[in-house]
Amino acid sequence: MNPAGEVEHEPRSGAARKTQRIVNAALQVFLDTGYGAATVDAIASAAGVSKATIYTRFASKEALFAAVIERECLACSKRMAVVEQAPALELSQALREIADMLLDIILLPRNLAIQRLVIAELPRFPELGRTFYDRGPAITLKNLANFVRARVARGELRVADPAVAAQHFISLLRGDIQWRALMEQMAVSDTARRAARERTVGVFIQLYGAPPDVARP
Amino acid sequence: MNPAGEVEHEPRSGAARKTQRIVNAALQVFLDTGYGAATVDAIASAAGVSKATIYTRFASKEALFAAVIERECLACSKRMAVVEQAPALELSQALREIADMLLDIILLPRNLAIQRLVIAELPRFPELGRTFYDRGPAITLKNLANFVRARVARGELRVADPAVAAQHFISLLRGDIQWRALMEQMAVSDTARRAARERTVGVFIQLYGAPPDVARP
DNA sequence: ACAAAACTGAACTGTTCAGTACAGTAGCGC
DNA sequence: GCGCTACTGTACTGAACAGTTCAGTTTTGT
Repeated sequence: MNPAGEVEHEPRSGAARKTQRIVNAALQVFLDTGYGAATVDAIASAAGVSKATIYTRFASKEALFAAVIERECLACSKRMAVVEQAPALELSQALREIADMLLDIILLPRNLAIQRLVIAELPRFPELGRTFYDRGPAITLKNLANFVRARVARGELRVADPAVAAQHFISLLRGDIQWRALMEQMAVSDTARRAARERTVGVFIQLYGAPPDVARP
Repeated sequence: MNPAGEVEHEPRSGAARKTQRIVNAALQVFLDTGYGAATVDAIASAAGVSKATIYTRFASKEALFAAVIERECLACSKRMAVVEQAPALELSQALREIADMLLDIILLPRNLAIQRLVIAELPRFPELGRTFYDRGPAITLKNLANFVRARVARGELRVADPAVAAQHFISLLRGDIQWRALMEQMAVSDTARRAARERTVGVFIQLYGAPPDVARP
């Protein structure tokens, strides 16, 4: 099924692919049960691997957990880059697209579960919080600020501090949706998402939109 | 030290005071170490009580935990009521006061720790999330919406949906401060708090303030 | 003052689980 | 085929911990 030197979604070949299987299985088990209740045996059997093998790759359960979160953070920060690629659209449409992307990232059940997991294990892994923030929300914020800066340059926005404006956009968008999704573990309806998006875009333009008298040429 | 029928901060007398001591100690230990890593022995010794006594009051570690969170939620919802008691002040000053109160509630390390704890244990105690949300954030939102409604009646604000406006205020105020505080477990500087407050009040008035031509009599 | 009720402290049970040891086996280069 | 390395499966160790029990002590009500 996999002829010569093909590169798959999962990186390198044979040797390290098993490691990826272990990390995948570990993520799943950690998400399902939390760190404390997850047993290495369960991870091993979910990965189709013996416990001994896990311990040849990872020094301890803690190290495995750190590796899992590390990888997820990396994956997340890559996904965030797409915010900057909504350049061609008209302002309000671009904002709508960005809002949808952000809501996807924020509300994806898997991502919510990872957030919960990280928060849950902060006492055990204190440095994890900073890592997670720097590689997730901080990058989103930076990308969005860049977008704002570009639109300011085009004369479509009037903004003193792009970072603050970007923060306002994200904050308005989140509202209490994220909080509820995190706490009540329930999916957010499409209607609620659309409402949040439209309100946010409207308010943002009202706040920061350049007056139409200096309209585009 | 405690003559005849005096009522203290801790409720009823002798019998039930020990229960309060247990709950207090349990809260402390849970906050310090998380539910999973907290041992009943540690709670017992922190409460200055034998483990057997704990098990006469609470059926299990889970029941004890539920009692702890229950009590904190109750205490929290009481504290939230103060938002409505900033009526006499001029609008922007009242908003500033409210912002300070909200930031206090949101950023108090103890409250952050409780939030972490609740989020962490959601898989084990699913109903807890709803309880917590309903008795905390939901009540704050309701109170703030009432405040907005009152100011609309006075002609100081122009707002279509007070609940939405209130949500915007809270969202803008939180920004990423709460997230960072939650994740990085670091205190937020007074400077950052003041900056968030001033920005939020400014933006809110810009968005929802009634035009000054219909000024107060 | 005295009996009943509540509490202590410490030992004990039973379970769960991280981490290890090891004997046997599959894969792979040569 | 030969030998080497990596993997499996299983069984084991040791520690941690929830929850119980109980003999002896303190507290409380009357």
